[in-house]
Order: sequence, then structure tokens, then C-alpha cells
Amino acid sequence: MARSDEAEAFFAAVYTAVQQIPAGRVTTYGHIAMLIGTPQRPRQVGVALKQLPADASAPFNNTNVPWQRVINAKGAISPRSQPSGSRNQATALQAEGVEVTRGALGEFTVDFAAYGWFPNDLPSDVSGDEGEDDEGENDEIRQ
DNA sequence: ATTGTGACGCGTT
DNA sequence: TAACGCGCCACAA
Repeated sequence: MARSDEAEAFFAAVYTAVQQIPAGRVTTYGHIAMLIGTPQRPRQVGVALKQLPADASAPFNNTNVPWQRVINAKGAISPRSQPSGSRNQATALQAEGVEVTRGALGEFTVDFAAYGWFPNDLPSDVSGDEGEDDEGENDEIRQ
């Protein structure tokens, strides 16, 4: 038990929230953090996903938790120490029909307007000019 | 025990 | 517009 009870609960909350993301859609670390009531720790959400066990017998593992559907607020797949990691995520998303484009820096990006999933949705506020991020998607969370 | 490192995001410079 | 600073906190060294 290397992990405190509190941390364990947080990890579980993250995994559960991520499992709500519909296939073929993506959301952000910050949004997940907000959904589980800890809007100030999007970074910890990343830690939780990073620690996701590969062991298929674990309650939460990289096969039953769609970790690939979580990207950063910039709409890009977060770069990691191991380049293969982000590339791998891009492949996983494409496999479920998500269109992934490549930036000049080799950065993989996804269009939120087309694939974003934001229950209760928040808005990207926009200051009044050219807003077109509407989406009219109403997904409800239940348990 | 301490220190450094991030799969983040937002406010300030 | 691009950098930088900071909060947060599990993990590896």
C-alpha cells in the first residue's frame, strides 16, 4: 500500500469519471478534475492515468478505463517522456473514429468542436466574437 | 527524510 | 502572443 486511502479514493474517482466518456469522444484533464469535485488538481488526474495498471485483473486497468479519451486543454495529446506514449494514444483514438491531426511540432491534436465531451458544459466563454463552439450536446451523468 | 519531476491549467508578466 | 509562476501531490531517486 504505497498509496494513502485518500489518494486511492481520488484515483478511483478519476477512473470512474473517465469511464463515463463515450467512445469516439474526448475531454480534458481539467474537466475530469472538475467532475470529481477537485478542480484544482488536473495534474493529479494525469498522474492517475499514468499509474493505470496494465494488469487486466485489476479493478481499474488500461483496458477497462478509456485513458486515451483524455487530452489537455489545448486540444492536444499531452507530450510525455516517452514519445511512443503520445503516439500510442493517437492511434488508440483513431481506432475509435476520432480524427487526430498532426501539428508542426509533431503534436497530435483533436478538434473539440467535433469530438469534445463536456457534460454540463462549460463554455469556453468566448468574449462575444465569433463563437462557434456550440455543440448542443446534452449528455447527462448518472450513477 | 529530501529533492526533483511531471499524461495540467490558469493567472500574470 | 509567448513565457513564466504557482498550486497540487504521487512517485522515483
